[in-house]
Amino acid sequence: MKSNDNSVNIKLPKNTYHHGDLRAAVIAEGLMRLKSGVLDDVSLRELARNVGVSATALYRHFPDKNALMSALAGAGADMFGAEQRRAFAQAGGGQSGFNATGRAYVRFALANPALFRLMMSCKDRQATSPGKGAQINSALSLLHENIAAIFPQSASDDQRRVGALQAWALVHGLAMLMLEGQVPADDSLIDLVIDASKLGAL
Amino acid sequence: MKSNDNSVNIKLPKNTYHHGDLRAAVIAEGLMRLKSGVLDDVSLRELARNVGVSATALYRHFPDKNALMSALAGAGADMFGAEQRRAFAQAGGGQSGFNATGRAYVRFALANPALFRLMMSCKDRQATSPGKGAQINSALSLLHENIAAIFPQSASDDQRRVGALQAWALVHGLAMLMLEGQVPADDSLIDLVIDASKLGAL
DNA sequence: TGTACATCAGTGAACGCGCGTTCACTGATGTAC
DNA sequence: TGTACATCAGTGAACGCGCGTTCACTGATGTAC
Repeated sequence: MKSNDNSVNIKLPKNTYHHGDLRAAVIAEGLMRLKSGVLDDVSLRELARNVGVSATALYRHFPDKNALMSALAGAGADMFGAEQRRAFAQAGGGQSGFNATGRAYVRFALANPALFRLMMSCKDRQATSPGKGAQINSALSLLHENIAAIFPQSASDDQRRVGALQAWALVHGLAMLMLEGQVPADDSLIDLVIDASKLGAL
Repeated sequence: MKSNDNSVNIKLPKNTYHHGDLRAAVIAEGLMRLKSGVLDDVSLRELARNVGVSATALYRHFPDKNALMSALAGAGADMFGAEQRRAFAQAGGGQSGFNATGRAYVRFALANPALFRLMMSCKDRQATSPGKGAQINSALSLLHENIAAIFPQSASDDQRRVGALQAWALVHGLAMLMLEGQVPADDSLIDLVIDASKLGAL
């Protein structure tokens, strides 16, 4: 498991990374590890080990572990936001685009369990390192824009706000229940729940 | 923080617990610690410390830490189930009883953040220690009973199933978003989202 | 009533572990003269 | 073109920490005769 003598390292004999590539490599490795939903105990030392570098080397690029995790959360939020926008556009916007973002929300969570949890827990720590919370919020502001476009013009701001929150809660809850294994992580079930929901059409 | 010389211990000079009370005391202490949402890193040693007993004493009552956590999850599931039933009955059953269980669901999570997470993560480990997953499931089977009673008779089994899942997801998502600090943990907001939902009345 | 013995809930020292972080260091790269 | 020097990304040993778990033990309680 911890053998670093695989083909990747054979191609690049000893130090695989130069000139600031380490940051990117560590983040890439971190995102990979965060795909495993088993545990969120991604340790700085393990990341360094997997990348083929001493643990202390990471301190050249991140002041501490917390900063590393924030960077990972930020990278996750970027991926997430991009996928949300792609899903919306690909479905042609509107109500079906909105539903598509819901499906993409759940599928992203299932594909990146630990990363998803990390991203979601970042608002808590926002005070300690501003910026990453904002990134997630920006990804989520898409939700509010979409809900605004979908609701009938007669809807009040409060109605829109509650509607957006309902949609978010439904999709977030479905994602978490599936992540936690309380509900089978079944693709067709995602479609069923989201398509059957009358949330967009209050 | 770790002084054990407070009044509680003055009243009961050295060994506070006898004859199997330790198990109950540890669980009570554990449930208290799990109310703090800060971290789920409740350690066996810390629990023993807070109860005023050596860490190894716990091994008289639990084979290992995992068993301890399972016991805590089980106790949590019992509390949760009782509160759900109380909420349903107190609101007079039916649709308004159903909505009441939804509100109680979110409020339980907010009142016991780490416990709620522990309970929800137990299905994963069900294989390693059967029984606790079942307890949670029994608490949740209430949900299915209620949804069955609420849906119109014309509804198919699939409709009922999807409806139950929607309701569960909505309420679970709202709870998690509030726990994670993504949405203000506002009592009136809980009411708004749940009462405005048309889930029960598909 | 008194003695011998088993039971069993608790103690405290010790273990090995992986962690985040610090420290003084090395050695390659680029720049100034 | 060559020498002197600063920069800076990396190394590896070492730190203190709290953890879960083991071990041999102690001392009170209850039971048998």
